[in-house]
Amino acid sequence: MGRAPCCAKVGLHKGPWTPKEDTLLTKYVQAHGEGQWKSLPKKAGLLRCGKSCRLRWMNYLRPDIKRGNISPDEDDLIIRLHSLLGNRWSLIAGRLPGRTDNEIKNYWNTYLCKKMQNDQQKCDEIDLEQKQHQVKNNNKKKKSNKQKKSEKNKGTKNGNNIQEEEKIQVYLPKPIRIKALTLPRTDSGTSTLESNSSIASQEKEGTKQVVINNNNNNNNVIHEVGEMGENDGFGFSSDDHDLVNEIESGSFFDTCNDHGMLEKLYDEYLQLLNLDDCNFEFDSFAESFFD
DNA sequence: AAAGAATGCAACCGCGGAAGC
DNA sequence: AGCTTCCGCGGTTGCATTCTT
Repeated sequence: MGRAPCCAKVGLHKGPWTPKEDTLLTKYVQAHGEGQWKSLPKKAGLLRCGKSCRLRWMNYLRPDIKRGNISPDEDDLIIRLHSLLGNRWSLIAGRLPGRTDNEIKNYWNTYLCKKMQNDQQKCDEIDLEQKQHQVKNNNKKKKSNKQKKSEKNKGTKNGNNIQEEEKIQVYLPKPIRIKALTLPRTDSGTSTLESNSSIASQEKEGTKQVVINNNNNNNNVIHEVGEMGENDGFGFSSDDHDLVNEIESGSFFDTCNDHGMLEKLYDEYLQLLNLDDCNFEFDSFAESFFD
């Protein structure tokens, strides 16, 4: 059965809001408060859908809204929060007073997304240069080792002792993303990875899991780490609500309400992601750069 | 100066979850 | 339990503005 439309669409205004409509909506909400969006347009004398009214109020008319001039601090915070939360604009907006999810979403799509792409491109170029340099150095070492070995072998009568040439492997971290996570924390907001926690990793149903045993409360907290999917989203799986709930309620950020703490959180995740031995090799495409 | 391209942003659309009946 | 309604969210669109040629 199809979902019923949220409002009768016949005869309703669409498109940009007029100053008159804005005034009507503002006055109504100031008098009666937010909510009841479905019935609001009728009561306020607006020929608009309730959703449209809500959107207009939330993104434009609300008195506490800041518009434009996103500071470098906010910029930085958005990037960090996005890497943590993915495209959860409302959560990100919730940590930036006066900013709306729509504004942040637009800002990301028009500016930060490109900025990140450029940064990534630069990183990739630097990375590639370093890798090429590393391979050259390894080849030099390999040659000198070979020479030494052949000189040694000349001196020995038994040729069977010739060791198989050591294979050179260049380790490249796989692109990975946090698929689902629950962050354990103490009331004091101390790190999840402090000395009273033990960490183990395991494989389960195709995803890697990192289990943190927090000795303070005997809770095992499982961090699932999956491989980067075909899209570039960083969304968490739907069955993990704990972190999101904490973020939504603000309790999560009570314990990490400054950049330093976010930085710390990042470091912890990097540590988590580095736990498993990274037996990554260049694929054929990457290897082709070194031929 | 004009036309076309690129950009920015407000608003719309459809979906999923929660709540109510 | 199942259906309907409402709310909120994220993705997308369309238009106005700015930039480039």
